[in-house]
Amino acid sequence: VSPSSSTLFRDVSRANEGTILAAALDAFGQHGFNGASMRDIASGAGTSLSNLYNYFGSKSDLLVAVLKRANDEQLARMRRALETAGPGATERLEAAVMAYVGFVVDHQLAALVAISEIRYLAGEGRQQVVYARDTTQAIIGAIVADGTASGEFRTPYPADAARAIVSMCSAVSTWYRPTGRLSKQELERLHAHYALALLEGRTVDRS
Amino acid sequence: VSPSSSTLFRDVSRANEGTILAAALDAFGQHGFNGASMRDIASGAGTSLSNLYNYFGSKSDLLVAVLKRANDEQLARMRRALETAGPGATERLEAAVMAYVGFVVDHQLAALVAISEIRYLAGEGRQQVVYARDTTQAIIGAIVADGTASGEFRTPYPADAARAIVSMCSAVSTWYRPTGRLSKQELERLHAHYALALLEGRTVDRS
Amino acid sequence: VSPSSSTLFRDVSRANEGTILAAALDAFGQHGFNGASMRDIASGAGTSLSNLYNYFGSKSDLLVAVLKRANDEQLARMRRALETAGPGATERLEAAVMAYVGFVVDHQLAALVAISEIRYLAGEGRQQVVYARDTTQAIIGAIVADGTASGEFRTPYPADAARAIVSMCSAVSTWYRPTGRLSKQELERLHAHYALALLEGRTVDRS
Amino acid sequence: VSPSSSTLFRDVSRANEGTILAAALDAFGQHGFNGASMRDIASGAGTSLSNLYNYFGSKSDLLVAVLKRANDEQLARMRRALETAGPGATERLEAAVMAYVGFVVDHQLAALVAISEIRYLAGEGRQQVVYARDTTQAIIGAIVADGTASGEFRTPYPADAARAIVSMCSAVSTWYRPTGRLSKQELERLHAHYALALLEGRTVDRS
DNA sequence: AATGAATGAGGATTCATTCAT
DNA sequence: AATGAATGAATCCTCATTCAT
Repeated sequence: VSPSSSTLFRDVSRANEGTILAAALDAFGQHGFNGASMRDIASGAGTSLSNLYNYFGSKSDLLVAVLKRANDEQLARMRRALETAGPGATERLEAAVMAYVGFVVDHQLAALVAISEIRYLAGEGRQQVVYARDTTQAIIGAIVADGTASGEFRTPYPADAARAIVSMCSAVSTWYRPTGRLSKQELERLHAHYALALLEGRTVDRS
Repeated sequence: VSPSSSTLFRDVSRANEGTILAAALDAFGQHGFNGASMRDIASGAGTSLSNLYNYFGSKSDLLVAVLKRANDEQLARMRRALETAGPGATERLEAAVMAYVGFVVDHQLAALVAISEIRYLAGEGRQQVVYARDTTQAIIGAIVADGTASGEFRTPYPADAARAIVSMCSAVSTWYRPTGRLSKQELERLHAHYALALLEGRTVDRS
Repeated sequence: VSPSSSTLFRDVSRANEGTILAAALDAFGQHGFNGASMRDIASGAGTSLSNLYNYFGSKSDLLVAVLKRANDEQLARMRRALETAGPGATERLEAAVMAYVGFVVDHQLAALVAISEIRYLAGEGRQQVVYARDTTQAIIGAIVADGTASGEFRTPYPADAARAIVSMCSAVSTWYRPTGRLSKQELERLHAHYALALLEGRTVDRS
Repeated sequence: VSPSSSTLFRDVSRANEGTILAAALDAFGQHGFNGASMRDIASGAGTSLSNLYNYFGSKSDLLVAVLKRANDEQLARMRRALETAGPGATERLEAAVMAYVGFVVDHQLAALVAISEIRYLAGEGRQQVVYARDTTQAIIGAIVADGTASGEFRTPYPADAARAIVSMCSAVSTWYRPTGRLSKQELERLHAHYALALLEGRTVDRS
């Protein structure tokens, strides 16, 4: 498996669900859903083409599984971060944004696939993935609403801010390079700051 | 041609470059670059499959042409908007962002394809398209730098702000619906406001 | 499989490497490499077009395999014939030429393809095939050199004689018809005689 | 036009029959009849694809024309050579073979196409070309018969000798390189010698 | 679980040829 | 003569998927 593959799925070295999903993520991330072939995935997973179908019923099922795991992990990270965060909307927003960006940096390919390839899903699988994605955004939306009500955020447009913030943070997956100028921590802080500023909250320069 | 097609390319009714590009945009927008077939495009353009190759040497060439026209138009809009804008960084930023969002709304499919499918390009064609995209971002970057120097923008992180703003505005193409709550004008103002707030400029509530 | 197909490759009746190679030989022999289509070959082999690619990666690979098998068989026949031939250059030449012509008659299509279609090969596959062909000619060249040294062959131009002899014998594949005037044995003797005469050896009329 | 093209057809530089035939010869020689495309030929002739059809009705017609001109020229050379040759079978044979080989060297590509691509012809065009080819061989056959009758050639197999000789000489087109060891003159003499030896005539070492 | 063989549909691209101009 | 646009058929090859083992 190439070094760009995520560790979201890997368990051991034999062909199993985790190995296959890791290979699928790699393939979808590098060639897109339609550009990736089941043969690519099979060879990436070190198994035969036909054996893939013992684990996942179709290529779409594979995408669903990849996206669900990614969204679940992202959601879990945000929830974990919010559990230890204080009660104020400002600190909760910062915690949520930092968790979000942290996931994007740690699992860049998964985050990229999550925003790029969701459009190729349909039916029940799509609903599940869309629901997870919307839940993430809704959490930020709730924080925005709280902070607006409490006066911490003074933006006159709170209704659309969560989407703007999520867009900004998701896009990190499209350009981030591990060798880039900014570290993971810096990226987290940077976007927490931008988010707070966008909401017209009281930003503090921590640099 | 389907109703979702843009008017970026259409000239007359016969099969010509414009008609083909409009059909290609439609197909790429609906199924992605790899998911769209040359047959789709040909039938969308009302011509034969083989005749496509009298106009464009390959599917990739078609994508390049689509993206170049889209980026050129977007760039042209931004430049036109800046010509009539005043000298202050705040008003220039607002003008640029509004032009950017206006393009996204007017040519949603083109904007969506521009951010989604550029990854499938390689070689010289890619360079041209990337250059146009980066130019757009650089214009906003320059305004940010000006406004930071003049004290109009007080963000401590001006270096990365342009990318965040562009990400936020581009993402409109992924969710905008003409029948949605916000009109084009409102979307333009909304994002201009967000951008200014993100930069920690002096926002004015115009609502 | 058509009656003109060789028995060089056939093993059993299911679609396997041998059946496919036999069909490929037929197709290449009848329409040439570029004129033969993979569909032709598939239908000749009684399998599906796509299944061909489970056995051979490309049309060129098929040609390589066909030519390699043909050249290998021809080489093997010549070597076998020389093993039982006496030590004199005259008898060795006759044995080699008769084996060569015998192969051409027994596997006319393979011999025809070997001389006609080798030009459509490139890369490593080509080298392998060219090597086998040149080896065959080199064997005759060695006999010519021996016989010239021993005085059995008095031609003043021994250096180019092997090529002339091989050309003459290969060409049998372009005109031979099983129903023709001359039997296989007669053709073998005929060309052995011509070859010996061309070398200015001591010919004996065996007729 | 590439340097390997023959001068059999070229008249002037504009698109005309000669230019087109020269381009066709090049294309057929390099890629074979089925491997060459009308586009190749058009671009080689410096004219448009469709304009080809103002001169020749089809690709096959082009091949017929190429082959006819080549065979006609070869026949003409042989006849010219025989006009100035003495009455003896030996000298006539030498003159004919030398003319034949001379043509092959001077128009290698045409000679190669003549032996390789004739199989792709059918119908009336084929008959014409085959007739010209057989006439060439028949001339040599007649000389062989004469020489056998007169006792100049003592081969016990005169009936098949002409074909063997023509095969040997034609094959020169498959390996000759202008930069090779042997000059045109040497090749002519060499093959005349081989032919005479094959016929068991009285060879003279002229070297 | 695991695999190699098999397949029908479809992929992009090129073909020889025609036609209106 | 000459051309650009147009086309239907065909090209090689890959696709996701199934099945017997």
